[in-house]
Amino acid sequence: MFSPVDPKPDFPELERRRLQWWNDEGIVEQYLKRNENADKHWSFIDGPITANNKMAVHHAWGRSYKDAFQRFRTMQGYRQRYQNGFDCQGLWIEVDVERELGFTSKLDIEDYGVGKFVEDCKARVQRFAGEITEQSKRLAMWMDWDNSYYTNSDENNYAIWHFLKTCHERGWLYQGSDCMPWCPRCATGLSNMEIVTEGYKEVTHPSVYVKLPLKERPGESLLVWTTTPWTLAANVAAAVHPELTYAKVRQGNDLLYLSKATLGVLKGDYTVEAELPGKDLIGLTYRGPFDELPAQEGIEHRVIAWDEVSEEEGTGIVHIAPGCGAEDFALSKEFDLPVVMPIDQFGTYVDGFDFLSGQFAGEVAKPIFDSLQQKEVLLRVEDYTHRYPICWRCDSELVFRVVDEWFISMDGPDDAGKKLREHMVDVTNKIRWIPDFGLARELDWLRNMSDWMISKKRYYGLALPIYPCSCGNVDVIGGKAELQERAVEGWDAFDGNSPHRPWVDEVKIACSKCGEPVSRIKDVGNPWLDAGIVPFATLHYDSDRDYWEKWYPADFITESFPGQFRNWFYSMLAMGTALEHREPFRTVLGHGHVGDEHGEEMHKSKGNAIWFDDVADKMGVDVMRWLFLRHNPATNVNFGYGRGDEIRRSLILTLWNTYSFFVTYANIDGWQPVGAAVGSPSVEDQGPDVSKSELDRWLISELHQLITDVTESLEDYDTMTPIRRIESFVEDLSNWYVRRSRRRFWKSEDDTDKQSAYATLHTCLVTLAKLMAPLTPYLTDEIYQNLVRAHDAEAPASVHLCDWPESDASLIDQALNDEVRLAMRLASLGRSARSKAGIKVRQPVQRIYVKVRGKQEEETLDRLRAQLSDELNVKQLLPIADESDYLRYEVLPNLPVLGPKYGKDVGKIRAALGEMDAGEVAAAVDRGDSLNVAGFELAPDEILVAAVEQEGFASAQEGGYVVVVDTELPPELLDEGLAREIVHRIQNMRRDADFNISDRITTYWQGDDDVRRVLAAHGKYISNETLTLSLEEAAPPPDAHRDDSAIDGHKVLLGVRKAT
RNA sequence: GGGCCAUUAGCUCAGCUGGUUAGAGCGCAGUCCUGAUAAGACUGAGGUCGGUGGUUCGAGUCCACCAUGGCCCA
Repeated sequence: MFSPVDPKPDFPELERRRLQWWNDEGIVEQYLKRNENADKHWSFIDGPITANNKMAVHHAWGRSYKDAFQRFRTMQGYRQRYQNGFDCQGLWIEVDVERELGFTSKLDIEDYGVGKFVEDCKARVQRFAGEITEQSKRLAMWMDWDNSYYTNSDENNYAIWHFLKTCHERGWLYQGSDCMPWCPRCATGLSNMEIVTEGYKEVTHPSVYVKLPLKERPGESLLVWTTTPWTLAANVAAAVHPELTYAKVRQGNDLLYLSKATLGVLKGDYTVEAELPGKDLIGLTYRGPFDELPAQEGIEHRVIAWDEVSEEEGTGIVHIAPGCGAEDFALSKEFDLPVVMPIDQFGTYVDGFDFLSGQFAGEVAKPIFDSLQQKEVLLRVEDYTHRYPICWRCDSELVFRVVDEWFISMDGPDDAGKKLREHMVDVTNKIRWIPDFGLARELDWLRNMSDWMISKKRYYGLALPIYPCSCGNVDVIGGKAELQERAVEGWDAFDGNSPHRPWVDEVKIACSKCGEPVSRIKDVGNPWLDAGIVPFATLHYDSDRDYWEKWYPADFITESFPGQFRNWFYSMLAMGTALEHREPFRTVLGHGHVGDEHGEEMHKSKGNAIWFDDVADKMGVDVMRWLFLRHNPATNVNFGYGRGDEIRRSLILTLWNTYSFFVTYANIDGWQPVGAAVGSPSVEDQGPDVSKSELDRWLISELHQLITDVTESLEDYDTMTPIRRIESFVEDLSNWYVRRSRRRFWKSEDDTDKQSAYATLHTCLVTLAKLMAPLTPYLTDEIYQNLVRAHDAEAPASVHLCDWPESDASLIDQALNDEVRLAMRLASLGRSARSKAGIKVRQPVQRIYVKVRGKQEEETLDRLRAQLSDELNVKQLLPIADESDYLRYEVLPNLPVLGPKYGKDVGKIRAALGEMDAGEVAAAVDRGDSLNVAGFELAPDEILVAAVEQEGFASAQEGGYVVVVDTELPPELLDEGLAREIVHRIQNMRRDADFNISDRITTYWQGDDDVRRVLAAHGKYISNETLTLSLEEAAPPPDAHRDDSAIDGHKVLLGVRKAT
């Protein structure tokens, strides 16, 4: 016996039970060990998930890929590592811990104690790693959870030291100053990697037009415009485009210069007094807006040329403050301009700025404007809305500051004599990128990437092992042992701690040049160093080179691609190239991001965010995984409960109902799978008696084609294609195979045909469970347990421990597949024709005529006759005579054949063929005669003949096929139709009365003469169909279930009661 | 300013190397079927495949340009 199947299951509940069972039975452990002695291996490296918050639905997308492909390879017998990773260091963690502790400034951390703070960060990471682990288990992600890697581990950190030392040895590591985006709240710089995507928001700032009086031309001023008034105090120059046309304009008492195209910024009347090219202004000097400040003392402000000046906004004259902008800073180098650095790490003005000193740069617009007003150089203030960079963690508006940071040069030569950047391009080209535009993206990034800033002025992160001595020498330490060896003080204080601040900072080393004790720089590392080193650190590059060689490079990685081109992919490429000149992964699958059901971005504040835990509870994990894996990874997915419901209905329920159908009838008949062959995809293994029903052969043929297709696609890292194949297979299984086979399961004889039907359906369901196991792990194991494991103690304990199904090409019969496809098509056309005639399928009809395409299909039609007659409820299924009134012909050139053969002449042939009599052409083709068309001798297979319905008949046509229904219904057929109606009514009554499918009943009836006649003629049929033992013309007794509504206009009273 | 991607039915999306009449799901309207099916089938409305050129016997598909949206870089 199979366990009875709940016809209306609660899938999330089913999943929770199954999850518990996996845990109780140790299935995951068995899975992880399944291939541990296998010869072949498959290397997957998990991109570390940030362990700073719980997992969100968008993580579930990527993790569905990760789990699905690993499961697939497991079933194929590949040894794997199953290691999950957590990203555990970095500013985002600091920021959230600060928030928890109620800190508002970096100084609070110093007061609190760096050591305590770092411990808090570590604790937070541990907590969320635990949460994510539990969520991932619910997602049915089977990893070696006790062996997850953490990027804050000693091994990971020291491996980065090794990498940095290598860079240093090659001369790529340098300290540089740059003017960079800076978060005044976090008090740290942001690398260009961090600022580009999420790093902007729309904000409104007070912008200001300021006059800069020219020293050489009294009474005349340049007009500049800025959205960051605080930077005016650091102005040293004004830039014009040498080729643009500028205008000298009189407005009131002012004589102003601005570009001709921006005159619109002037309010009120003005007159243009002169026009001149920008280059005529170059070299002039002007009085700066804040010359009175001590910090501005001795600075000469002059006009410089800059090709990047645009006229799209502002005045065509750009205020330049090298201490406050990246481009300005670059110009200062080019033109040897002084650099005024107005603010400290918290965005506050430093000394030397008079009334501004001590004030926050973001809040000085008002005093600045007042001061400008007083000096009579303020023209106008107006609000301006623009995209402005913000800190991606704390949303603070960024400022630009000149700071000293450490960089890895992208253009330093490596030991192969190539620039790092160029070498990375070579390595990148060796990788397969899915979708393929990923390659272009990465190359584009590599071309444009400036040097990699790796330092950060923070507390919790990789301790950069850089020791610059006052003598000018820089030492970089490559590992723990080396640090101990070189240590001259503080080792004891450090020993036993992780290489984090503050402990590691206790250690001083002796300078390799002058021998003086040197301290580590205070900076911590960019977190992408942490993730990038993973293909080395987790594969024990430093401690077990053989192991590393075995598993490096990864065969496969997958991540959401926004961001990763410049982050994880980039950092891995950099490290793989720098350390080994080898690609760290062979194939990368990138996917888009998750939006809500309408394609909107999910936001907590918008109220459209969906939480992973809720989805698991309400939708279920199988449905969620199917939804993600079904999607084209190159585009964003729209995620929501409505879509989930669609999948549940169209796929999960359909499959479940088929499974439920099988179990119901197998139990009634006591059918059992044959022991040793349980779960084999080959029907032959089910026993020697199995007949060769065409329907069964067809299903098995389709099944093996499916195995082939699914396997090929998954090997190609594609889940979308196989999922669509599986969906259409399930549909055919349910709506054709099961529907066509229903009577084979009902019938009372237990013959080989019935055995064959059970064996075929069982085989198919079990194989399907295996093919779908990597995609929907819960549902498939549920089915597997009942269909296989319960009948065979020798079978693997779970579907996930099974071997991947092998396709047997000899069982694939393409002709048969085509034949059944034709049957489906004709059945559909037949139903369409009946529908047009208004004759329902329950009413038998006398004749249906069918026209197919070609002789071969006519033969096929002969074979399909019985099936189709049954499907369409028709007495006679006849071919339409060629000269029939029901149809006419259309002839078309067979272009794929004619095109290559005749080229340009196809046009003539086409036209000529259109002129010819279609009936005659069709007849010639039918006889197999060749045909002269426009002077060309065309073979019969070079012309396509399609039949088309004539209007005015109950017919349907499609693709050259025509089906016509004879609408005449003689009285005998009407009676038969009524008999079927009565059967239908009784069946419904049985169901309403909650009888079991196999219950025998007594049926009572009363009705008019027509009904009496039908009962007399078809009583036996009605009894058989409804399991009626006794059919009695009498009023139903009180305990019978009754129904007296009319059937087709006939008054009928029916009653059913279980037979005793 | 440069690069990449997308644009197919009301909505969400398939459409392999160019080939005849471009598909599915959802939604809407109607009809039917059902002793596995809170399902299903059929019919109908709804498409200048973003636009313009080009290559070709033939373009949703290839090329160029343009438009719109999105992403990336400067």
